[in-house]
Amino acid sequence: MAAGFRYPQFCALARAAEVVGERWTLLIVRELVLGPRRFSDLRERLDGLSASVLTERLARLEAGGLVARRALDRPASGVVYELTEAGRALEPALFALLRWGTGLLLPLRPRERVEGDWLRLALTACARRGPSPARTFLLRIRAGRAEVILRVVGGPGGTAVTEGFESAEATLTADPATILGLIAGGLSPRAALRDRRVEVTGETDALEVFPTLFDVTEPRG
Amino acid sequence: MAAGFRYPQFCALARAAEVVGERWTLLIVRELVLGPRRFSDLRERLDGLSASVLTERLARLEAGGLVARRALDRPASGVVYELTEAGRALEPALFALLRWGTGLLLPLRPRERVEGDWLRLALTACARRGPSPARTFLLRIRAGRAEVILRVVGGPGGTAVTEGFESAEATLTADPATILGLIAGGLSPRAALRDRRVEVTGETDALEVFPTLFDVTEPRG
DNA sequence: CCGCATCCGTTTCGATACTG
DNA sequence: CAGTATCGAAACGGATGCGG
Repeated sequence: MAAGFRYPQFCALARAAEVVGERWTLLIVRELVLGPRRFSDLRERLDGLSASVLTERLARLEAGGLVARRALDRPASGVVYELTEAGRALEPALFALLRWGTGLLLPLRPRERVEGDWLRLALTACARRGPSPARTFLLRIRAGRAEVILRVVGGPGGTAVTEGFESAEATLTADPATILGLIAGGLSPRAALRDRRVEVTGETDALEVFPTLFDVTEPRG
Repeated sequence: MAAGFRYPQFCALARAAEVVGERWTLLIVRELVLGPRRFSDLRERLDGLSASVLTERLARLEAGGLVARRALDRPASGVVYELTEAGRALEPALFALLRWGTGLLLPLRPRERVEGDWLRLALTACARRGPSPARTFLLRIRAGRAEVILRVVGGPGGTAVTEGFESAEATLTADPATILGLIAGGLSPRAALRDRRVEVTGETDALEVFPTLFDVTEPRG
């Protein structure tokens, strides 16, 4: 192939683009950031990605040292792919892209796949780095038929988004587009409540505070 | 057409990839981060990029609100492309990718184009965010037949890389691969001096300190 | 089933030539 | 200077097959 020489430029961005700039590659890395995955797991998540292209992408990522193959212990047979240390070094760039892309998320388009993991990544990327209100939220997000639960905790060191079920001051139940609308899409808490797009239990002012725990770049300048 | 719907996923990374994930697009943005550019300027910098693809990429970036066309004032006729506010919002992600890609820069490959601007971007991306030695360096970098001069200033708030000729405690003269080798490639100052790949004037210990002003992710975990 | 290789019709890219 | 037009080459998506 020698496609590693796609851009003959002594430039760091061109080098990065040669490794992760092809179609699907960043989305494969995204899935592996969520944990080790099998070939078929990746195919299932990435509709439209053909087996041959996935094979090629994984081979390139492995050759670049970002991904490692690991044989699964018995009784589960097979192979999983996982990020190496070098692969995880990509996370800052990936989160920076997630943060920028969050501003482009809305509207939810027809026939678009929705996964709780992906929303969690977006919320993590947009979590405030600076001081945010010291409040604790539980998010119940209905994505398709599944439900994802996230804990969002503000504090002087910034906002943290984690998985977990521990109780919180307030619980917000909504679908992904509503959550995104609240923090990035100009959906006012008042309007969301009126249209019953969100349900709040616990502290009554929680919904007003919630968006201030995040920081989203505005789209379409 | 309708390539705006390349990935049918409600995911921030997929949205970002739809806008800037195609071949050449990030490199076009890189050039525009350096300032407004004409169509022909971009073509000149991006060898291998055909006029038709550049036309399409610029149209898409403009449609996405990242880039604006501006008619040039007389007497210079023509059009320039420049980043909008929304386009500049991509800079954090671009610099994160630059930082990661810097670890992949070496070795300099045969027939590879070298531009001072690109090295400046890499050094800026790798400048330490945390406290770095309060020293001032002037870098004279020979890129092809041209010469680029950069000022590198350390301090408690981090390292700053700027353009400028003001005098400094020490001046380092070298080619881009040597500069990169010093901060990212395991080229020891001692070896660089011995092989006359770098020339130092001013403070004699400058070369030892210089690499500590930068922070490069190690490649190939 | 899982991980891939192969084949094939379609899309996208790259090089060159041409136009207002 | 700023693009269009054209055309062969490469990449991609979908289907199928095959060994473990």
